Amino acid sequence: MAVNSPDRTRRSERSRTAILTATRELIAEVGYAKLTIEAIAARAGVGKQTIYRWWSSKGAVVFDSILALSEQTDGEVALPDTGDLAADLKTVLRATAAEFADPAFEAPIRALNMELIADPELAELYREKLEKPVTEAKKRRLRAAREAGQLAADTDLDLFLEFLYAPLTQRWLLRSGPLDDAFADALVDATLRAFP
Amino acid sequence: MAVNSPDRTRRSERSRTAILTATRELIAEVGYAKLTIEAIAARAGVGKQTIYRWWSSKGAVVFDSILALSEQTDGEVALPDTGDLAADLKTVLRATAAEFADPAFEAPIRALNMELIADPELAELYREKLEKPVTEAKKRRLRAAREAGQLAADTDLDLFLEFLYAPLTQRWLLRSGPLDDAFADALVDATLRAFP
Amino acid sequence: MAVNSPDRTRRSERSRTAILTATRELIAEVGYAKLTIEAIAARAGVGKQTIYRWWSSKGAVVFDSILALSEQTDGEVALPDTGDLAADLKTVLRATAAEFADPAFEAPIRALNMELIADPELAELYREKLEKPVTEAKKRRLRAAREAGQLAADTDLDLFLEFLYAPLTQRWLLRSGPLDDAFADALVDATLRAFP
Amino acid sequence: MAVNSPDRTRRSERSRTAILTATRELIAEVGYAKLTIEAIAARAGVGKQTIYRWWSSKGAVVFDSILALSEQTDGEVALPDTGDLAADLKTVLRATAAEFADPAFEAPIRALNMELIADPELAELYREKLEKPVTEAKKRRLRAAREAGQLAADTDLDLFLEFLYAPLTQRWLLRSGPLDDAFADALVDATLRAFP
DNA sequence: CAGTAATCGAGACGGTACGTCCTGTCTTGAT
DNA sequence: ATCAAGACAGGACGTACCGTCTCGATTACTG
Repeated sequence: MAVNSPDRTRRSERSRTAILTATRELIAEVGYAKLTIEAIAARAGVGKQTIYRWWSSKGAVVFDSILALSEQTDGEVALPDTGDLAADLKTVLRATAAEFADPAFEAPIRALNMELIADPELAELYREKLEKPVTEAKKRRLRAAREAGQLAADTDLDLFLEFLYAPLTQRWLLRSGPLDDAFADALVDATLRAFP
Repeated sequence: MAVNSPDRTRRSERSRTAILTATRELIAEVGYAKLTIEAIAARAGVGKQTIYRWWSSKGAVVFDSILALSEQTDGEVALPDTGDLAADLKTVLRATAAEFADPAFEAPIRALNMELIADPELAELYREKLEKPVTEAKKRRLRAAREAGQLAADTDLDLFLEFLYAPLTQRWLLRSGPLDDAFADALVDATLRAFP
Repeated sequence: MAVNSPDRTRRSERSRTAILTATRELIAEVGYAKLTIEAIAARAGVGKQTIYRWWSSKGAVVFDSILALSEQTDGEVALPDTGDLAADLKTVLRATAAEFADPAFEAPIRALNMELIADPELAELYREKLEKPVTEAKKRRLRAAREAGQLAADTDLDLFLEFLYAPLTQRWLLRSGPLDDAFADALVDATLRAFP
Repeated sequence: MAVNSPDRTRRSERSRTAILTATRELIAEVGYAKLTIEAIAARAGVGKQTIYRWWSSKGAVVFDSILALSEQTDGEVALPDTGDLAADLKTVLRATAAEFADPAFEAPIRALNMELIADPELAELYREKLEKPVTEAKKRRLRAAREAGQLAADTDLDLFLEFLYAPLTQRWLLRSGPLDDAFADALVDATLRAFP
């Protein structure tokens, strides 16, 4: 008994791209709370059914619209490695903090985070598809540092990264403080002190 | 020409309480995404206008429903002080992590956090009204530790608390890992290493 | 256990009238096949729900829009009575035939007839509410003729009226022939011959 | 530049028949109002385009589905001729009335009539293709009666038939009374009195 | 202690968006 | 070339809620 699922080979790439782009634009323009499927369809020049055919929820569309964005840039991610771990991490964290200053970039990711908080399955998918490659790149840099004797051999790298990034993410999401270079540097210094 | 703002002295306490309780119940039952003003009104046995008269948005109702909850328990908050800072912090963090296991408690606070992420003004109000007293209590304990020489005199207590709590909050919101005693302990240990 | 039916006393007369008028206008303008609830609501300046709250189907709205029309004109219907039955019936049938020439009048009634053909319950309601008073007026005229000895005492008046009107209705609905005075006269003459 | 009209010689007879049968079945099952092209296509095991290629509207399909039905039975239609006109007409009218008792037969013809009322062109086509041969057969019987001196020489046969059939059709379409033998007989008797 | 002015429960209202269904067109691959 | 299949843009459906707006019916101050 075949489930009546759509035929992926016949999917319109033109529509898919238009929907994803329209979604990102609309989040930046009107905000996530006022984002509607109808507006996405209208902006993309697409029937609503074409959205419902391929995505199960608004969250899923938002998710894919971010995913599509990062797939452009990616390929293989790599962190800088000058040999100076502290300096390299500061470079990365400063850059990350700076990105959040641009509303056109920030708004969709904020929207995505709200979806992830609301929907555990989507959050799991996010970790697998989007976060994992980035996390792996970060871990590669940390392992290099470990081999260079700059980190203890038994350092829990996942915990290290949670420590490094969670305060930044929290400040950004709740707007509870400035995301400046000083803060980025403080995060790196404290984290390196915590995991010597 | 008088501004037509409602007369607080005539407000029905019965209705206010019923609305706040209904809100918390409904979030726990159907989730925040499916929470509607009409459902709150119906559950509380209240006219919709009574909600709109006293609250400006759904977020504000959710906010107050949490506030009301914490006002029951509070009075004056105080952290344990056995003289052993690490032990005391572990006690507190373990308790905090444990609270998140109860959906009836967790769901409304998760909902509130989504509102805070979406609405900067509400987030500011939250910090002022709800977070501040708790933060102050935590800082009092840290200052006591500082005076006992267990923390450096120049420790930035706000940053200290961000480091201590942000990883916990993040794991909880995104369900990215277990909130067990081991994790709570690791956070305390790492934070104390970071701020010697 | 009370069914959640709307409170008739609070119904907006303004909306009711606007909906009924818009319906008639739209049928005349775009035809019954292209009549939509959304267009009625838009034209009437009314929410769709206000239509769905008070009418169970598009047919019911069309029905009421005709009913409202005839309630304006009615009061008490009476056929002419000059003493000459044939002449009086010809006057009435010629007038009826002539009415069908005006699209603004004809189109809504055609639409109504399609609904009656499709929906037995609506047809019954139609007979009770709209047709009966008119039929009674016609029968009164026929009874007068019977008492004047112009019709047999045992004439089946309902059958008489079916014979008189059915061919006219059929020609109009199916556009199978002209609705002119000659036809009207021929119907009267033949019917009077059939029921001497 | 050739007009892109389909090549009739390559038409699939299997599909044509399946579509027409499916149409009749579906009208009987779900009613005309809920009849959809997609359902016809699915039931017939046919692509939607195959329907749109060969028919211009839903009404046209319904029309042909009835036409196909009558083409099975026809060939050459002839009314009974026992020499007794009244008796023969009663036989025919009773049979006609009886046919309307079967929903599987009645529903598609009711649907067709709704289309004819809505669409003048289709009504004309109906008269030409479906009604004419039947009407001709009836007229042949009436002419025979005329020659036998049972009808006046100047009787308008078309009007005669309208008189005979319109009340029956009307009762059936609007379900305004029983279609029994007594009614059929009364129609014949009255009509013969009207056209002596 | 009646008069009166507010809040209250209730829910109708004009709207917006939802998610579904169907239309009529178009594309693909098989026959 | 037609066919089965079904994706597509579009539009209407009927439903759910939104936030505003009347309605009486309490309810609590005020004259």
